[in-house]
Amino acid sequence: MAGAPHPPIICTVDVVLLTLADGALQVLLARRDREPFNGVLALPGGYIHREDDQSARDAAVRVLADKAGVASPYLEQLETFSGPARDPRGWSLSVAYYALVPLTALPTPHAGVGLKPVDRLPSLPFDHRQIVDAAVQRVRAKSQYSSLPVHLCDERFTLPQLQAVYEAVLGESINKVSFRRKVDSLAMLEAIEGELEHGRANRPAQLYRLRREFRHALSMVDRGLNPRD
Amino acid sequence: MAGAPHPPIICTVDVVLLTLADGALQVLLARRDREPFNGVLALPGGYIHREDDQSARDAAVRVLADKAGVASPYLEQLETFSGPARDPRGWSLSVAYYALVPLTALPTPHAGVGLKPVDRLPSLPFDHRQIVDAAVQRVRAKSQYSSLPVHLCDERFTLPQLQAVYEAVLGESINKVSFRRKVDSLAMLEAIEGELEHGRANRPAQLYRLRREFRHALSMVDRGLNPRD
DNA sequence: CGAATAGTGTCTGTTAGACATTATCGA
DNA sequence: TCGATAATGTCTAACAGACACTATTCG
Repeated sequence: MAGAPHPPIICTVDVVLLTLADGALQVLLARRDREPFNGVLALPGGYIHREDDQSARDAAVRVLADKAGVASPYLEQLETFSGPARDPRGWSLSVAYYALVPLTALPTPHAGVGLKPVDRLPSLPFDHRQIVDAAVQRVRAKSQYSSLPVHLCDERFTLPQLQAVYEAVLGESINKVSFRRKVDSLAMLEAIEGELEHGRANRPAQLYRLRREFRHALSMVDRGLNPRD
Repeated sequence: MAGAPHPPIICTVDVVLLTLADGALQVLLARRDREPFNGVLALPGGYIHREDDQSARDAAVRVLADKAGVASPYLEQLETFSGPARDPRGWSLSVAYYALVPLTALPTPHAGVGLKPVDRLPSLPFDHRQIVDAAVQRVRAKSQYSSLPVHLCDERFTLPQLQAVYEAVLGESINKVSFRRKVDSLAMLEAIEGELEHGRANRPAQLYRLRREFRHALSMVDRGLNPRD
């Protein structure tokens, strides 16, 4: 039943690394150093290495370290894109991931790597535009009901800073009292006792950090049709 | 830079077909007709065919038609599972999908195909147990705030029937008035004028159907941190 | 008519957003 | 003391859940 031999399916990963810079969501793009699309700005990505990688996720972690110099960010599988036409080399399949990091966790911008606002993307090769759009849509959706955006903050942050991050991601202003009530109900933060953010001409703000159990999990609000509690 | 030749990564799809039978979520399992695990109950799945399939989704549709005799159900990508150990043949990657169908859309049970309650699964080969669990978790989560469970109903259904479906999926009873308010706000249904469900010793119920624009999209409730409207 | 379930009106406690007030800093 | 922003108290409108009531069928 085996027909004529075919070249194998090309198996890759692509990573949408998102950060907040200049008050806007930005995606990390790297200049490609090989064909196809040599020299073109694209998502960091690469082949899955059978010999090195224990999973597609491992490949994504490796790609992020190699091409962006980023270690252990918040990383989640997004979606798998596939088909005969998305890569000029042939039938291909790419497991896409998205990563969230604070701007301070990125190495100083080096040659061939840069950030671009997700709302004003340059032309991208493959179906990378579609992948970025899917990632942004996912992040905005999950930010509406979860603690996801904390991963765009530094390790220590104030509630006004966190609110500004949510507002930048969601693209709309949030009521301060409601926001604080919601954050409180998510039970994801702990105040750092005695630590305040001084330095400006006003009352200093309490510093918080993410509680341990939420460093790689999300806290979600109850919502929708289900009875609460 | 190309090292020693490796056998290619095994690219497959697996489908978690869920339906509601005997008031419980059940998954369709098919007896495998080839190695590995020949003769064992497993998720319907198979290789992605470079020559036939325009995408992994196409492969999932094909597998569902071939192994379960189901055409055009609600089908959504779940997650991609990968690694060197999940398949005894070697490093493999499976794009998992989940499908929701009403029991009436399944062909009469034939040899080697059957339904099993998701809460009392038999031992499954590969990492199929993990895949089923991920699908069930996803379906339960999305059912809390979207119209997803309507795809477990027949084309025409009453509101009490729909509520029973939600309750079976979520595993808890729902307030009738709240449920109807929520369904109304989702704006996903249209009453079938003059069509009532007769036959029992009580007031007949209005029949509804899913509005066209939601046949392959979901309606979601507002929720969480974002300001409404 | 009585049992049974569909569908709706209404009351009440909870919650979200608006606004005001107090707190605490630097200059 | 003043300007600025953090943090919190309070009022009100919207909403969710509970309950009761009406509607409509079969037997």
